Amino acid sequence: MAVSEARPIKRPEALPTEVARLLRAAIEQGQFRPGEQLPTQQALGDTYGVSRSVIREAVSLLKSDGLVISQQGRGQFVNPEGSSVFRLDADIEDANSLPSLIEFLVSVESQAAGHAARRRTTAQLAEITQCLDALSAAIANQSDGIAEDLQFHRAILAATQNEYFIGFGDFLEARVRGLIRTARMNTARQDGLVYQVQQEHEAIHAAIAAQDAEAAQHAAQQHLQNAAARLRGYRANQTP
Amino acid sequence: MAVSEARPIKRPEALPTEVARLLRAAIEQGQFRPGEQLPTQQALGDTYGVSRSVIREAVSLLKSDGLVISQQGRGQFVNPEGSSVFRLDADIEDANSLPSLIEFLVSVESQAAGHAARRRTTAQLAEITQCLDALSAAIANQSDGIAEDLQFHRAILAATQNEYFIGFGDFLEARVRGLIRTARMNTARQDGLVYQVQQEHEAIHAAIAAQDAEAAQHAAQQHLQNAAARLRGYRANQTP
DNA sequence: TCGTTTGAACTTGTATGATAACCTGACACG
DNA sequence: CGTGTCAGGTTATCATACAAGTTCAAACGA
Repeated sequence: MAVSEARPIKRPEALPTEVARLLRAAIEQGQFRPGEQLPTQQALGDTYGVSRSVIREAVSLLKSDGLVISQQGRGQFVNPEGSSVFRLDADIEDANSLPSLIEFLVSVESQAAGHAARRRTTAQLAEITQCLDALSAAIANQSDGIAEDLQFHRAILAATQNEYFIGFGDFLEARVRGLIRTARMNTARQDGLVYQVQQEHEAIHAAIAAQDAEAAQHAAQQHLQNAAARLRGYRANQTP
Repeated sequence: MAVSEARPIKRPEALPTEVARLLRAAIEQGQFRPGEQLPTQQALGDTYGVSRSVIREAVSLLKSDGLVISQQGRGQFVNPEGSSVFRLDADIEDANSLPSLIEFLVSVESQAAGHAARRRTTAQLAEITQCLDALSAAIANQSDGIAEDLQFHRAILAATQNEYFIGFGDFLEARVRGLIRTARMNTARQDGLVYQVQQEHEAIHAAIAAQDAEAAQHAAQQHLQNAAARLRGYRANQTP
C-alpha cells in the first residue's frame, strides 16, 4: 500500500493568528465587555510581548469578523452589536463532524428545493431542465458528469431567488459534494447506480416543474440522504 | 422625536480593506488561477502604491478567508481548494435582503425543530420545558421575557445535537430576533398577542415532547412565519 | 459667565528599513 | 550519482518615524 497520508506537516500558528485567538477568547469570556475600549495597540503589544505590527494584524482579523471596531484617533472597541458575520470553516477531513455537516446540508438544500418549486420562473425551470438533460448526456457519454451535476444543483438554488440559499448552498455544495462524487465514481460505475441517481434528479425536477413544494422538498431530501448513505458505504469499505 | 439615527458616519474604507477587495476581485475573476503564486508583497506594494504593511494586512484577510495561502520563504498562493470558509454578514438594516434572511432563518430553525423532536434526550426536553415555564412566568410578571425567549430557542437548537444547527441558528437568532422582539414590544403588549405567541411556543414544545418531527417542524415554521408577519406589520406602520 | 479656539497628548493608520526564518535552485565536491 | 553548501529571494517579525484623527483642558474673548 502506498503512503497516501503524505500530507504537508502541520506548522505552528503564526503569531497574529495566535494573538487573535487569545483576544477573541478574552472578549468572549467577557474580559472585555461589549462596547468597551480595548487596550491600545502599544499596550497589547507589550502584554503579549510582540510588536505592534502583529497586534495590528490580529486586530484586523477580529475587525473582519465584526467583533472589534477601531477608529483612528479614538481607539479600538468591542463591537457592542456582537459579531455581525457568521463564519463557518467546514473541516471536511474531520470524520466526527461530517455527519452533522451533511445533515445540515440536506436540511438547507431540501428546503431550497421546496422554495424553488414554489417560486421558480419558467425561465429558471428551463435552466434546470437543460442541466438535467446535460447530465443525462454526460451519463450516456460515460463521462463523470461532475460539472453537470454541480450545475444542476446550482440552478435549483438560483431558482429560490434567495441570496442566502444561493450563497450558503453553493458553499456547502462545493465542500461536501466533492466527497460524494468521488465516492460515487469509485464505488460502482457499472452497476446502474448512476441511473438511480439520475432518477432521483428527475424526481426533483418533476416536482419543481409541477410547482409542488412538498414533493420537491421530499425528493431533494431523499436524494441527498441517499448520496450520504452511498458515501458512508464507500468510506466503510475504504477504512476497515 | 429624538435623533435615534445617531450612527457613526460612514468613512471611506481603510487601505488594507480596499486592497483586499481588489485582490479578491482579481482572484475571483481568474486573474490569478488556483494554486498560482501571487506577486511578492513587495511587488504588490509597488503596483498598488502602498506600503508592505498594508499589503500584509490585506493578504492576511484573504488568508483568514481561506482564499490565499502563504508560506514563509516560498511565497503566497491562491488556495487551490477554493475558499474553505463561509462568511455571512447579515445586514439587518438592508430592508431588501431582510425578507430573504428571515426566510432562511425560518427554514433552518424549522428543520432544527424537527431534528430536535427526533433526537432530544429526556434531559434536553426537561431543559426546553423549563425554558417554556420561565417564559410563562415572565409573561405573568409583565416582564419582556426577551432573555427567556432566547433561551427557549437556544434549548431547542441544542437538542438537535448538531453543532452546525447550534452555531448557525444561534447567530441568526441573535441578529434577527432582536428585530422581531422590539416589534412585538412596540406593537401590542396588551391585546393578547403575547398569549398567542406563547401558544405557538407551547405547540412546538408539545411536538418535541411527543417526538413528532413533522409536527415540530410545522409548529416552528408557523411560529416563525407569524413572527415575521408581525414584524412586517409593525414596520409598515412605522415607515408609511 | 459662557462659548470658542487653540494646542498638547494620545491613538490608530501608514511608511520605511532592518533582521530573522525559511525555501529554492545551482554548484562544487566526494 | 548523491550530497552538502551557499547565494539569492520571500515571508515573518521587529523597530521607528510620521501622518491623520480624536480628546480634553486651558487660554482667550465677548
